[in-house]
Amino acid sequence: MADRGRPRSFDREEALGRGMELFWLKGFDGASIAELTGAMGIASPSLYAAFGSKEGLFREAVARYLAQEGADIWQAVLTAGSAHAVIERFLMATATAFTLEGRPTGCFVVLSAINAGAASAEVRAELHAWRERNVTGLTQHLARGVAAGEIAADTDLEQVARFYVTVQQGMALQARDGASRAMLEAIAQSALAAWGPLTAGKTVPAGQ
Amino acid sequence: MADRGRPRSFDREEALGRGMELFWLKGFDGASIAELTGAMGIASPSLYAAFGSKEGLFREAVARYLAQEGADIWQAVLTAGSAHAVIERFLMATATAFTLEGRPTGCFVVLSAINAGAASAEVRAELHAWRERNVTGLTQHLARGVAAGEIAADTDLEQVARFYVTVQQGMALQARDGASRAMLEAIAQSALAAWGPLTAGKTVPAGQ
DNA sequence: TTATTTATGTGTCGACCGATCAAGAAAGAA
DNA sequence: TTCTTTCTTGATCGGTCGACACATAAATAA
Repeated sequence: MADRGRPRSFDREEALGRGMELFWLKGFDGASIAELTGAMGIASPSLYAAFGSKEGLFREAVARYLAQEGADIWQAVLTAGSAHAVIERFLMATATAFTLEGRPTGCFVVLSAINAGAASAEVRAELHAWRERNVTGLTQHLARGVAAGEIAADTDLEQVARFYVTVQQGMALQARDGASRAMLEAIAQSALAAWGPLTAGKTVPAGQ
Repeated sequence: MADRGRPRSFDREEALGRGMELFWLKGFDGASIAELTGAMGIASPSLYAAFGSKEGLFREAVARYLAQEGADIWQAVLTAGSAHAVIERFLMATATAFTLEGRPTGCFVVLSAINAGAASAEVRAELHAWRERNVTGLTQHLARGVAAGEIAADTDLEQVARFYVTVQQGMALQARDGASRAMLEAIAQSALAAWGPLTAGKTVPAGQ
C-alpha cells in the first residue's frame, strides 16, 4: 500500500457509514450512484477509486452493519444467564436496534436486497447466509439450555431458533412500516409467551 | 365503453396474471417494462393502452393478488369454529399460499414494494394499509372469542393480532429464503404455542 | 364501400443508470 | 526542482429505464 501520491480528501470510514445508511434505507437497487455520492459527499470517481464498484461499496456496508448493529444484538445475547434470557435479549436488543433514532428502521440484512435480481446472486447468497447464521447462532445458545436442564431434551432446538428468527424478521417489516420500539417489544413479549410450551417437552405445544 | 374499433388481440386477464406474477417475484422496481411485456406476451404500447402505466398495471396486480391468494386465506379463516382456529387457519393457509408450486414464494403485499422510493408513495401507502388490514381483520375475529368466553376479557386483542401478523410477515421472508411449506407450518405451530399464555388473562405471559 | 374507431408493431424519445476518461491538483521520492 | 504516484473535478460513455409517436391493421357504423 503506497503512501505516496495525493492523499484522500474525505474520511473513508465516514463516507462508508453514509453509504451504508442509504443502502439500509433504500436497498441495493434503490440507492443510485448519484444518491450515494451525494450522501457520501464525494464524486463518483472517488467512490470507484475507494470501493471499486457499487457492489464493492455494498459489501463493505454489509460488513460495517454487522460489526455495528449486529454486534449490539449478539453482545446482549452473550451476557444472558439462561436460555430464556438469550431469546429475550435477542428480541429486546432487536427492538432497540430496529428503531434507533437517526437511522433507518428495520434490518439492513433483511431489507436491503429482497427481490430477485437486486444485487448480484453472490451478494444475495451472502446476505442469505447471514440470516441463516442467526438461526444457527441461537440454536447453539439453546443447546446450553438443554445441558442445564432448562429445556426438555426432546426439544427441536433449531425449530425454536428458527421461530424466533422469523419473529425477528417480521419485526424488521413492522419497523419499516412504522412500528415503535414499544410496539416491537410487545411483539417480542408475545413471542416469548411461547417459550414455556416450546421447551416443556413431549406434551406437544398445542396452544388451546 | 365503445365496442367499436379493432379488438384487443390478447387476453387482458391472462396478461394481468403474468404481470402480477412478475411483480410478485421481482417487486415494482425490479420488474422492468421490457420484462413485463415479455412475460405478458405483448408490446409496450399495448400495455400502456390497456393499463395506463406501469403503476396502473401494478395497482391492478395488487387487486388481483388480494382477490386470489388473499381471499384463500380469509376464506379459510371464515370457516373456523373458534378464535384459536381462526389464528391456526390464518397461519396454515398462509403456509400454503406462500409456497404454491408454479408461483413466486412469499407474499406480494409484503415483498413487492419494501424499500423507500420503490413505486409511488401512494402505492406504498395502499400496500401498507392492506398489511394493517390483516391486523384489524384478525382483531375482529378475536373479539368473538372474547364474547364466547374463549379469550380472557383483559386480553389486548390488537396486540395478539399484530403478533400473529408479524409472524406471518416473517414467514413471507422465510418463504422467499427458500423455506418449504412444512417449515412454514412448523413456524406457525410454534407461534400457536403462545396462544394459551396470550389469552389466559391477567397472569401475564412470561415464558419461563 | 367509405368513414370512424381502436389496437398493434416499429422505432425512438429524454432521463437516468453504473462506470470511466482525461486533465489538473496535491502529496512523497529523487 | 523535477519525477512519480494518487486523488479530485468535470465531462461523458454505452446501456437501459418508463413512456410514447407514428403508421398500419382490424373491427363496427353509416
